[in-house]
Amino acid sequence: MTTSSKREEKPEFVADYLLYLLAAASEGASAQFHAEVRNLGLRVPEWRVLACLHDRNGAMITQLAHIALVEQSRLTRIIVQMEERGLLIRQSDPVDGRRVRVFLTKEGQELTNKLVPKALAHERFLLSRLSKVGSANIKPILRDLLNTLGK
Amino acid sequence: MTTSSKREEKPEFVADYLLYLLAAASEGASAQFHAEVRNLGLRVPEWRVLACLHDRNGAMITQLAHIALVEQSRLTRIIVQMEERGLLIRQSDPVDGRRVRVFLTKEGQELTNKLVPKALAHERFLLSRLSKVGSANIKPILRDLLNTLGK
DNA sequence: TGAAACAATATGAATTTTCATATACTTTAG
DNA sequence: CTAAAGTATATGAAAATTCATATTGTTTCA
Repeated sequence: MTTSSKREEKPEFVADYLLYLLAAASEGASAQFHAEVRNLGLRVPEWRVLACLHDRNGAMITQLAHIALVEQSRLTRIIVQMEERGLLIRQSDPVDGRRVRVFLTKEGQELTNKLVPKALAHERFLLSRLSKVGSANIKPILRDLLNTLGK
Repeated sequence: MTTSSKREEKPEFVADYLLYLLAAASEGASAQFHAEVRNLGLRVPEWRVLACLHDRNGAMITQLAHIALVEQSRLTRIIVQMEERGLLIRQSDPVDGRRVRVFLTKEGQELTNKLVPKALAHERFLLSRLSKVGSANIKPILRDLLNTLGK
């Protein structure tokens, strides 16, 4: 054998593969907070909807689906469930009747107002554990990546 | 009104939230390549299994589930489907009969050997579009993050 | 106008995923 | 040894997700 004594001859691919690092980092970084979300009785996409509505109350289904990274027909059903649960209401847009605008209810607002600070605290925690270089650059680099993708 | 004229009084939360940036970057960066994967008749977790086996042929179900970011019972079924399709075989470990070791078949190898170079090419493409700082730092920072998470 | 073309959302049906737990095998400790 | 505890994988059943397409409303433009 020439060099290493790894299980395989080939160099490791996955561990240094960008899309793996991104997916694993996203998963890993989210895990703790997403557990909190579930403890509050929400699924992750539901929390994302609340967060989107926090920024844009009255957003359309399609917009929400896009930002919350959820396929449209799935989001429609999630929104229906959340409405049944009293977290939000749907209202068809008076100007364009195809559109459905989604608004937080009081209860939805309260839940959101509880979660957003938790999210921010968790984010600060994550950033505090990164190296100086890391914490200073991670967001700009991710934005850079998103930009190059046209997002 | 005091300052902005945004749709909402509150400052935007989502667009600058680390977990959103991570999830969106992961999704966005993967989209094109994952489309290729699907065109080759694979689902994303199946491709991930192939990639893991490329590095560690003979890995256990649990290991694969962990690296491929898939829940174990789900992975079991995915592995069964891939076996039926002739991409891999399962073999119970002679030393520890609880374990199931998974090996690529010739066909699985061939598909993997087709995809890994495509993945690397796509990765080079992504990196080439980032800023100098971005392309130099994105992987180290993501590794940094994974490390602080104990992964 | 009014009929294509388009856009936003909803829905049926098949498939996938999840969750809890069963099963099979191994290790530990008494 | 062997019962108890532990580990790895599998599986049933409920729920979620996907995909294609239906439905409803709007815009365009001949």
